[in-house]
Amino acid sequence: MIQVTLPDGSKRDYEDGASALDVAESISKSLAKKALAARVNGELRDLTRELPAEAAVEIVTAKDADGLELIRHDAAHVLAQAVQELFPGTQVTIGPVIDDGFYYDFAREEPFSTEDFEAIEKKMAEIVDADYPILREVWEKDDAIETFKSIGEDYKAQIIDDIIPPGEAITVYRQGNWYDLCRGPHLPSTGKLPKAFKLMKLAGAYWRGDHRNEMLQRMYGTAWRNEQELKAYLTQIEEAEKRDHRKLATQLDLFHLDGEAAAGSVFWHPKGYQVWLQIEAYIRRRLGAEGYNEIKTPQLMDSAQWEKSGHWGKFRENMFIVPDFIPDGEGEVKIPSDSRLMAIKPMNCPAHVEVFKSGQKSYRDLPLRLAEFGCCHRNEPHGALHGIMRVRQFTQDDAHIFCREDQIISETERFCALLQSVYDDFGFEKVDVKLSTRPDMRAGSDAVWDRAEHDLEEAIKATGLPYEIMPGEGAFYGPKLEFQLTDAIGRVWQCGTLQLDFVLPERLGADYIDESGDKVRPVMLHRAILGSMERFIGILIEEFAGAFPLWLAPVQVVVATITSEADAYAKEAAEALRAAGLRVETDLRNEKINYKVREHSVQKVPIIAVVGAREADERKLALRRFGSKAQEIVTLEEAVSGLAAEALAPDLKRAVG
RNA sequence: GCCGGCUUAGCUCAGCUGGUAGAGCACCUGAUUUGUAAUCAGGGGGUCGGGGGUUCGAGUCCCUCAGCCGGCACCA
Repeated sequence: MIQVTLPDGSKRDYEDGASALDVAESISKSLAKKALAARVNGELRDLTRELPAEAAVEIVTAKDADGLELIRHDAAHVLAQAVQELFPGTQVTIGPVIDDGFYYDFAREEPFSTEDFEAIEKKMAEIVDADYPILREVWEKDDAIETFKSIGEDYKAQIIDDIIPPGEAITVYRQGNWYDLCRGPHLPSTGKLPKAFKLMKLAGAYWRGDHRNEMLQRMYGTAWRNEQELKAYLTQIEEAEKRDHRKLATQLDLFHLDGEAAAGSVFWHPKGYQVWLQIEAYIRRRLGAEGYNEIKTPQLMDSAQWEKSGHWGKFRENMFIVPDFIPDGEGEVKIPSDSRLMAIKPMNCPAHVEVFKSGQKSYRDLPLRLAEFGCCHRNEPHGALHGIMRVRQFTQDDAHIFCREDQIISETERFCALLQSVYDDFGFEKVDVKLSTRPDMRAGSDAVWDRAEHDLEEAIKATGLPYEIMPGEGAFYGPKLEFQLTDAIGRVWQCGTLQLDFVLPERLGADYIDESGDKVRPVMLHRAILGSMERFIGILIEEFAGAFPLWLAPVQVVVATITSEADAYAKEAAEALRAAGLRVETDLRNEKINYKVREHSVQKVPIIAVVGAREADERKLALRRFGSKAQEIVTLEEAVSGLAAEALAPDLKRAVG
C-alpha cells in the first residue's frame, strides 16, 4: 500500500507499484493528459516511476517552471535524435537547458549549416508526431561504457567514465530506437513535447569548455509551451535587437568603429562624445565630493616599470609593446634588436603607485584616493571584440585608494554606497554583485586572505545589495567585488569593480610613516564605478534604447520653425536656451513641420520646440516631448528656466534641492 | 585565437541556376512657406571588402587574406 499526500494536504491510498501517472489519473483524466512529470517527496521524477510507500506527490504540468524546463530538456533530446537520424556518424555529447531554451553539442567532421535547420526541425516534428514512449532504463556503468563505445559514441563513453563513480549505475532514456545517457527525468512520450521549438543558431564550442580540446558544433534552440509563447519570444528578440548599441550608434550618429583602421577602438562623433563628456563631468563631481584627487599619468612606460609591477610576467600577452627608438624617415622600418621596450598602459595602477610614492606619505594622508580617467589599451583577441562593450582602447573611471588595513571596511562601504547612488542616478535597477574569492594561485598568506574576504563581504552586506560568491575567481593579489549590468540581448557585462590588493604596494615599494615613525605598507583598493566609459555608454544606449534622459541627451532641444517668418525668433529662442546651459539646435529648413517633427523624433531628441508665426508673435514655444504628442505652450522665459532646471544632472538637482 | 555565417551606393537592403549593377532613405538642385512622425520634380553617387584563380564572360563559382556578426575560449 502506498500512501500519497497531495499538495492540498489530502491523503489517498494506492496499490503497490502505483506511479504518479496513476495518481494523476485518479484525480482527473485531463490532469493525466497534461501531466509531464511529478515532484515526489521534493524530487523531480518521471511520471511512470513506481512511487515509494509514502509519497508527497505533486503533478508537474507545462504551467510549472519545472515543466517548461522538462520541455526544453526533451527538445534537446529530440534534436539529438533528429540530427543522428539525418546525419549518421554524428556523435552526441551534452545537451543542457539554458535560459529560454537549450543547446546540444555534436561531434561531426563536416560542418553543419543553418540551412540544415529546416530539415532538422521537420525531423523533430516527425519524432513528436511518432509519440515514442520515453523509457527509463538503469544500466551498469561498465556495460554502458561498452555499449556507447560499440556504437561509436566515444564522447558519451568518456562522460560516463569521468563523472560516474565506479560501480554506480547510470540511467539511459530510450525513445523509439534512439537512446541517450541522461539523468532525467523526461516527459512520458515525445508526443508531449509542444511543437513550439525553433533552432536559433549554430556555433563552435570546445569539448568541455577547454580550448585545448577539439571543437564541437553547438546547435542552440528555443522551446516553449505553445506557439504563442514562442512567437512572443521571437518578437521580444527582434525588439531587443533594435536596441543594439551598434545599430543605434549609426542611426543616432554617436560613434563608429572601423575594424580595419583601428580594430577595437572607437571613433567618437560629436553627439556620442557629448554623452561621454556629460558622464565624465558627472563622475568627476561625484568623486570630488567623496574626497578623491584626480591625476593624469603616462600612457607609455618603460618595460622595466612593468616588470617591477608584475604585469610583464602576468599580463604581457595583453599588452601593446613599443620599441623606444627613432625610426629612419624613409625606407623600411628596422627595429634595432637592442632598443628598449616601452608598453602602452593596460592599467593605471602602477602609475598611481608611483604618484603615491613621490614625496613621503604620512598616516595622516590616508586614505589617499587617487582618481584618473585613464585611457588603457589591452591587446584583446580579435574574436573577443564586441561593439564598444569589449574594445582594445578604453577609458576607465579608475581610482586607487591607499589606506591602512583597518580602513578597508569603511572605504569599501563608502565605495559601495557611492556606486549604488551613481547606478541609481543612471536608472539601473538590476545590478548583479559578485564576490570573487581566493584563487588557487595567489599571493599573500591565508590569514590576510581571510581578513580581506571577510572585510569585502561585510562591506557588501552593509549595502543591502544581494550578491553571489564566486569561489576561486578572485585576482591573484586579492578578492574582488564585481558589479555587473545586462545589455539588451541579455549578455552580462562587468562594469564596476572593487579589488583589494596587498601585493602591488609591496612589489613597488610603497609605504607611509605611521604614528610611531615606522615605515608601513599601505593597502590598495582598485576601484571603478562605471568600469570603462565605452562599455558603460554602450549599456546606457541599450538601456534607454537610444532615448537618453534630458541631462545626457547630446541634443536636448531642437527649435523647429513652421515658416521662415519665425526664423529670427527661433534663433533668439535657441540662443536664450543655450545661454541657460542647454544643448540646442535650430531647424530652419524649408520643410513641413511634420517632416521636422518626424526627423527629430527618430533622432530621439527629448524636446522639440515648435515655433510658428503665432509663437513668434506671442514670444512663446510649443514644446513637444519625445514619446508624447502633447503640446505644451509656454513663454520663452518659462521654457528657459524650466528646462534648465530639468536638464540638471541628478547630483546637481539634489544640490539645488 | 577557434567554429559557422556574412561583406553590393552615406544608411537599410534587392540582384534566380555566371551574361557585364538596382530600390528606398540620405545627399545636391529647383519649386513649395508649410501647425506637430516623411511635399513634389530633377540630378549626382558603386574598382559589388582586398588579392588570386576557373571561364569567351564573375557581384554570382573556387582559393586566400581582412573585417563584421553569432557562439566558444579569453577578460589580469
